[in-house]
Amino acid sequence: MSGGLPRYRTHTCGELRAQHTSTTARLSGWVHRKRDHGGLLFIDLRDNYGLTQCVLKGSSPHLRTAEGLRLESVVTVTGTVVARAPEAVNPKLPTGEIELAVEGLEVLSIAEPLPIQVSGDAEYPEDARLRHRFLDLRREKLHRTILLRSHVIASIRRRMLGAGFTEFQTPILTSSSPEGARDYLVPSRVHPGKFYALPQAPQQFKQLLMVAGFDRYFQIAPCFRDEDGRADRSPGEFYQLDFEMSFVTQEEVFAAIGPVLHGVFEEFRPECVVTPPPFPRIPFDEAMLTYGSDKPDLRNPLAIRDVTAAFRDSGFAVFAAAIAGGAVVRGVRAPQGAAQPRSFFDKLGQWARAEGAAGLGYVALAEGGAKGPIAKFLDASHLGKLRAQTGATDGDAIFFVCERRPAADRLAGRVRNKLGEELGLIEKHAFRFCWVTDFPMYELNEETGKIEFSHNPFSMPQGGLEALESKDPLTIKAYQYDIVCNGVELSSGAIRNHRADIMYKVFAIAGYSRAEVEARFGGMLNAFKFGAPPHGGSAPGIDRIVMLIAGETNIREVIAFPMNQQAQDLLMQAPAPVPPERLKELHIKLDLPPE
RNA sequence: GGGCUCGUGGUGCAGCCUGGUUAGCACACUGGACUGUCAAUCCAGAGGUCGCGGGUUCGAAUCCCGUCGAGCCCGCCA
Repeated sequence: MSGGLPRYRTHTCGELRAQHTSTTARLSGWVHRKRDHGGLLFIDLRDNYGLTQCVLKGSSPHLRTAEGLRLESVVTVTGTVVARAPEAVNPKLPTGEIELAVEGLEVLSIAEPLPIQVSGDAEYPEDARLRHRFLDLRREKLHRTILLRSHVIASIRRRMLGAGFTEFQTPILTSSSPEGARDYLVPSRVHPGKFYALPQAPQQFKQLLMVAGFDRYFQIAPCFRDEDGRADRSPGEFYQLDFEMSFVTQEEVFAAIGPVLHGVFEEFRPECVVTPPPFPRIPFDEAMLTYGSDKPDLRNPLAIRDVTAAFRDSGFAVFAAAIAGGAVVRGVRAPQGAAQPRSFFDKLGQWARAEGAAGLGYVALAEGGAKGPIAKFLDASHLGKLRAQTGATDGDAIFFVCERRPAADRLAGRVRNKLGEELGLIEKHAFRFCWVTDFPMYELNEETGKIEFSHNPFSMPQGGLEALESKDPLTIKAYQYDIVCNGVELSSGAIRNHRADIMYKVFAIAGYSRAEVEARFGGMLNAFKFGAPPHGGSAPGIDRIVMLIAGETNIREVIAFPMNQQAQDLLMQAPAPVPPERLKELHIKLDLPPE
């Protein structure tokens, strides 16, 4: 190696340009690809920053060593930057105008044959990718996504600080919290039989920070929930942009976070339309009725309509009987659907039955009349009602779902999604945000018949103490809201209940005695007795934000080291057994299920 | 806990429906050829308990049963 140069590199692999021609450069990186012509060898050397073509000629004393290098070995090369002949320029590479004529070669680390290839865009099974995550992370797509995640988080942090929020850290070892999920527990060595819990969210801490007078809190907060994974839900742990504000109404929370989200999405996806703030508000009840979901995808132009009235006294006995039994009928207009072949309707009917529906009714409208299996049961006046209620005209089809609520809403929502996809109606290159507001404070557990919190028990009920004392609990709304983007629930938040007296009552309705409330939430309840500001906030999911921005549908694609659906870390082999003496120290005896 | 789908050399796939040659192809790997490639190319080679167990059959990657693992979904997740 020539002297006087830095030990490993003078430039990165993405840095050299035509202007560096004739200078001596030293690069270090991974052997991405080799092209061996016998007396001429090309090596594409890769690092975090890019790819540089290195060339060794027949005269080189290093040719033999270089030829034998397996892919992904790590080397340092030193040589002269050479301009490529015009016909040899590679326009696909930023460094494509030059190459490094290798004079010195040092092998830093030899790679064994690879279990998954780093170069190329082959797809690999997820367990292999997770087991060799360090290799997967070298691959272009995942490497880029993880860098994007870092940039998104940096942007969010900058925007939050700019909006006057203060960043805090809150405990990881804490006590069991009142969220709905199971806690991860950590045994205490010094307190036999007692456990810490990992926070499902820093909910109580951020509220305590408001009580402590810090006014505007945020944190890129790790959250731990012992629940099963989904494509959009990482088992175990995830991150939230957790924030909270004092002396605010719901509108002021919206006004604070809307521009942050809008700004981040526009910054990283400038080619896309992003809903400008203020985002539309959709009350929960309307969302369920019109979109069949509490997380409506507003890229889909279709709307669900209640058409129960058009069928109540119609000749279609199947629906009429169901309606008499308490069912409702929901209609979804399929624009230009009448032109679809019979197989389209049959396929959707099959799909609906697979979704658990009894079936999927439809009519195809043409020339003022209607076709389809149930059209003959509908006279002109019923058809007129249907047209008026759904906005359908000749050439359209209308699909019908007939079920009891809330199943009818959910199924109609899936029909809306399905039709949007099948008919190609989903808006492309768009991030459509909305607030879903006015969630019910309570809901009825169908199995136990008991009243339970439908969301966060710390939310302020609309109407306050008076509503709690006078109204049917199931009709009470909370100042509780979700941010939804493209049908993905990004966060849920609320104006909190900052009054101890209302809190006792809120919990009493859900069946918690005064003593229980004090035992479980004594810390926060106590804080509210010494002067608590009205406050509220929300907590958009960082992983889901990055997932949307990256255009991924699987949340593990935006996490550097995710666990699999069974909540196992295949790389670090967690969870793992521990030696008996560690268990003894923690006062734990195992009681394992039989094999 | 349940449903659906998948499981074939290191990796991605084909073969399975309709049982019967030496289980085929590509990438990677090993050896060889090759002086301008950029997914280099060409030749040769090595590498497989067809997830595991049982059954049917003269014969099973293929059919049947069970089991294990993975993914997606339901439950669950304010």
